[in-house]
Amino acid sequence: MEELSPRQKEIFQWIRERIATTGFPPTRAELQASFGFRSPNAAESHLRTLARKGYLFLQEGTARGIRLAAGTGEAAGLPVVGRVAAGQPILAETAMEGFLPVDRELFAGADFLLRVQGMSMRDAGILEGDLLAVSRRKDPRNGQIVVARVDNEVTVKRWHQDGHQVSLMPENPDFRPIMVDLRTQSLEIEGTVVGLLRTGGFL
Amino acid sequence: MEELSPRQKEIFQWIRERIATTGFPPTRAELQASFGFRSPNAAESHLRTLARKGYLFLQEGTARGIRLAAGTGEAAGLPVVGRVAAGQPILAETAMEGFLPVDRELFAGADFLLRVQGMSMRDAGILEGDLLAVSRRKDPRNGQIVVARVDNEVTVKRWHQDGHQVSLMPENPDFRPIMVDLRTQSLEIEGTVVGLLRTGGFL
DNA sequence: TCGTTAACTGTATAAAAATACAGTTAACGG
DNA sequence: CCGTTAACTGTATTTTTATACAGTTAACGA
Repeated sequence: MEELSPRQKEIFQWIRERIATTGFPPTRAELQASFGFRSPNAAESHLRTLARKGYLFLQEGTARGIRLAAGTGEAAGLPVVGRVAAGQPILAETAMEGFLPVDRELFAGADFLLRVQGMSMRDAGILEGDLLAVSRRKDPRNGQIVVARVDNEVTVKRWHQDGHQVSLMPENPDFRPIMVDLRTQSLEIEGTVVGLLRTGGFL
Repeated sequence: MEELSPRQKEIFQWIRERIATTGFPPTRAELQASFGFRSPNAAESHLRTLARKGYLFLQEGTARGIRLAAGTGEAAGLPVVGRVAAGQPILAETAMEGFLPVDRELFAGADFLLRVQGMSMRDAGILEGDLLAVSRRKDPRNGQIVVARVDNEVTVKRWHQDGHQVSLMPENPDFRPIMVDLRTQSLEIEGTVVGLLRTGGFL
């Protein structure tokens, strides 16, 4: 996400605060008054800039049509990450399917939801299409299920580490464990699975 | 706090939902459109009533000037139902484990969460200890997973009906289908499964 | 049977809000 | 030195939005 100038930061903070205290976003005129602008257009162009940089969304033709981008606001739910392309960061825009109104407290500190691909964890009750609640904690204990990246591919497996030898274990006899020697191969932990969500998908 | 009429409840819920999804409160016109009123005044007077009863505050002269009263804001979430004793209604106090902050809209109109016992639906990715989001709709289609009560026992199975013959199918070869002839046996549908939630349980 | 309330229809209108267009000034980078 | 961008001023003009006023219908309790 593109950096904000100090002034922009100031304005963005104020908008956030305003939503939190009044329950709805401010108008251009309110922004103008609060910052002492002599023109509503000062507010307008600031909003446009914040929108362009991805910090909020403007719904045009709508009074107070300001929606904070997820992650910047309070709760707003968790981002849903779909197919992650090789080499892409996991929260890349291209991989984002949207947002779901999930309380972060429902799961133990989940940071995002990951759409499951494939059946390699079937016997752990994790099916294709399920959403995994993932916390970005990178200190898995043996036996926990992790989201890891090996050879630029994102995979969900059960974590077993013995010294520099890591086994990423599937839970489906049709799949083979992925063995990684930390001395010679790269492995990045994207997070630890802390919950599962399935909606519809039952027929 | 004064009680709301069913219609008022409906409208209040919708407003809450709207704020959650769009990030700002609705206008009178939006309420009008959504409920099919032919007059904006219908929306206006509903809002006044909700304000009078203390469920929200109206800021006059302000576009979208609706603020939810504290406490009504979040939604208490859904009740978690644990072991249901034979003969007890499913939402009996004795069976209640508590509440979880789950947005009703996350699942398609879930009314409560049911703690899964046993492994009879294992191959559908439903494991012991999971929470099923259940809607109290009693019109399952074939292939859907239902919460039913046979011989006073609550069970979760896949629904197949052919005339007066109902098969409640497990998804685990270790279990047998429950066959019910509606002419001779009683069967009560408690609801349809619309989602699944698993928290922790991975170690 | 009558007053009251919920739940609306129908019509207007003033105020609030978004937003376009045309400038200005100062800082920064090449 | 020049183009670009941030950060504004100033003015106008639609749209949105809130909200008043005048009714109607059906249900409910006294």
